[in-house]
Amino acid sequence: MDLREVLSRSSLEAAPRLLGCYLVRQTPHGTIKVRIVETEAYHQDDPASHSFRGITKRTAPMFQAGGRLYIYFTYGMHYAINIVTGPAGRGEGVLIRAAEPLAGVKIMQTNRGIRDINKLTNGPGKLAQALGIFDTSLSGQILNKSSILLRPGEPLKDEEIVAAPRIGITKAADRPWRFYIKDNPFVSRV
DNA sequence: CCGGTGATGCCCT
DNA sequence: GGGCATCACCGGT
Repeated sequence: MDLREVLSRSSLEAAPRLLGCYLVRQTPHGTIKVRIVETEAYHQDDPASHSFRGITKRTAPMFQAGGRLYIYFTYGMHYAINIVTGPAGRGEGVLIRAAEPLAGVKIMQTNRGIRDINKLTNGPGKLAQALGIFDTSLSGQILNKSSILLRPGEPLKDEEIVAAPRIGITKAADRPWRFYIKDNPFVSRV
């Protein structure tokens, strides 16, 4: 699977294809590696998307060409990581909702302030905290040229991917634009 | 185990 | 000023 190809597609095409891929994060304390197990697609014609109302200072990265990070702050305390997809001007992104810890577990435990492996990265806010994302300074930066790298994973079979309604939104809540790896214990909710 | 709820600050109208 | 692409804790089972 060619990641450049995936990131050039729409968020709806990219979101399921990012499952199984790896995020590698460089921190001052060492390297963290996780495997993406849950994603959600957002795009400009989607009332639930930050890009729905057009370009703003915060959402500008969503309107750039695929392959950048879009990181936002919400609920007064949480950060969330998105991977921008699609051509420039389209306002698309894939929220990384959950991942499986592979390396740098001790660093993530310190960042999260807990020990339980099963609760380290099973939610967007938890994942950002585990990876040491404590501000929005990475938003707009190009993946693989920043301290976060995206690497291809083993291809998944169609029957291993579940599509379901997205979580935590009120608008367009019926659209099945959340994707996760079936039976994976690190998915935020089943 | 589960549902309800308070925390907390930025963005955008 | 309203509303969050959330989380952890609390109380009742």
